[in-house]
Amino acid sequence: MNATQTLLLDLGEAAMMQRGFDGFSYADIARDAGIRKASIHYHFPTKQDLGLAVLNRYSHNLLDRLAEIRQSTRTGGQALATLIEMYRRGACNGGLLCLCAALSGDAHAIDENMRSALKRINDLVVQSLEDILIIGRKDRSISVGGEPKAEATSILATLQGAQLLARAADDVGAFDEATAMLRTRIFRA
Amino acid sequence: MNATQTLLLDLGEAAMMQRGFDGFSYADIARDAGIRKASIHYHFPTKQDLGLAVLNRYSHNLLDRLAEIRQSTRTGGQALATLIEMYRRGACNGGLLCLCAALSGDAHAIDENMRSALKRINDLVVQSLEDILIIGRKDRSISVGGEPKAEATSILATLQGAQLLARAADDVGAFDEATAMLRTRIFRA
DNA sequence: GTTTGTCAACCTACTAGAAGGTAGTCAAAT
DNA sequence: ATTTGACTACCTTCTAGTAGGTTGACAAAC
Repeated sequence: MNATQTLLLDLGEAAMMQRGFDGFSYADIARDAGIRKASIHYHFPTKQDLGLAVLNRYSHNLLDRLAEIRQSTRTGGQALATLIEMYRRGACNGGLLCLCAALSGDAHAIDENMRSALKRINDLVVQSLEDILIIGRKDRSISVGGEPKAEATSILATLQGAQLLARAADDVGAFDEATAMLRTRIFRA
Repeated sequence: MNATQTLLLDLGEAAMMQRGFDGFSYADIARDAGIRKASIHYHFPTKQDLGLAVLNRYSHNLLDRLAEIRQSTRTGGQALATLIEMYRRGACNGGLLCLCAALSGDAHAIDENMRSALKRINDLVVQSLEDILIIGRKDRSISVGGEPKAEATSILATLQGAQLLARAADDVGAFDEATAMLRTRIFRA
């Protein structure tokens, strides 16, 4: 994974989060990368190859990120607040969607490999959120009324939906409003 | 608004909910409508014209629908349950997204008119949800802990996010799980 | 009552440009 | 000498959109 490929993954990831999978072209990122369109095909023969590579790297980074959050926070509440802030940053930077939300909207345009990677990442985040909720319930830093799994799924849906609303309104305030209730459930964060 | 135009709006709306705004072409709906591509340009000169017409009709229908829900239900809880069921039906029918969720993902591809229509519709649903919550709080059929406006925004985000998750998982169960917490807040529904 | 004009709604045929992708070349690094 | 990473030049298919012709219904003019 050399510098050019890393650059292409960076540009591809940003493009997918901004405009979705069929909202960008090899010509777009070729221009941004300062190389020719055909050269991208050398590194990533098809667009689906690039998309899958972006998803796999994203999955790895996310896993690291989630582990780091749980290491660097003392309570479940702090971990959840950090996670919310992570999703919020996307909505700030010009209405970026998290990759999963962006690709769910473009589900028709991606192949089986990308789709299963997408499922895997969503499951991964739900699992991590579930762990956070269980910790938060134990240390009394989060109000968890129901089944942790269902709560975790609900929270992920709310976060992705909040990004959607913020983009539609072109205003991060919409994200904040949609996640306000979530934040009131965190004690001692 | 004659039969052909209505048909085109139907097909356009379905296509936008399935594949987003730049996920369908005039050729697609021409094939489905059984007329030529050029004939669509006769009725809707540009794709943005069609998109805007779809949004406007959607907005009207939604308004009627929301009014009908509030008329035909006795409690706020019943109204909310009906609304959740309305969003659920999309997730059932092959992972359809509500038009707002679909177009938020394609926000880059739509013009200013469509974008402001999109905002208006989201606001409309939030407003309606807020009314429902206030009624539900009064008649004790919904647990409303916080500000109704924030709660309403949060619920809309959850519903749109739940549709995203259901599509990614290719399974309505994901919608149900993401909205399970929501349903537990409804009493006597 | 036939002709004439108008118009809606469709058609065929086309354009320019963008899409994803391929073939084959070339220079520099290993 | 081979591999790497880029290039030019091209292909096919699809895109939104346009130009202009055909059909049939209806209404006014003769």
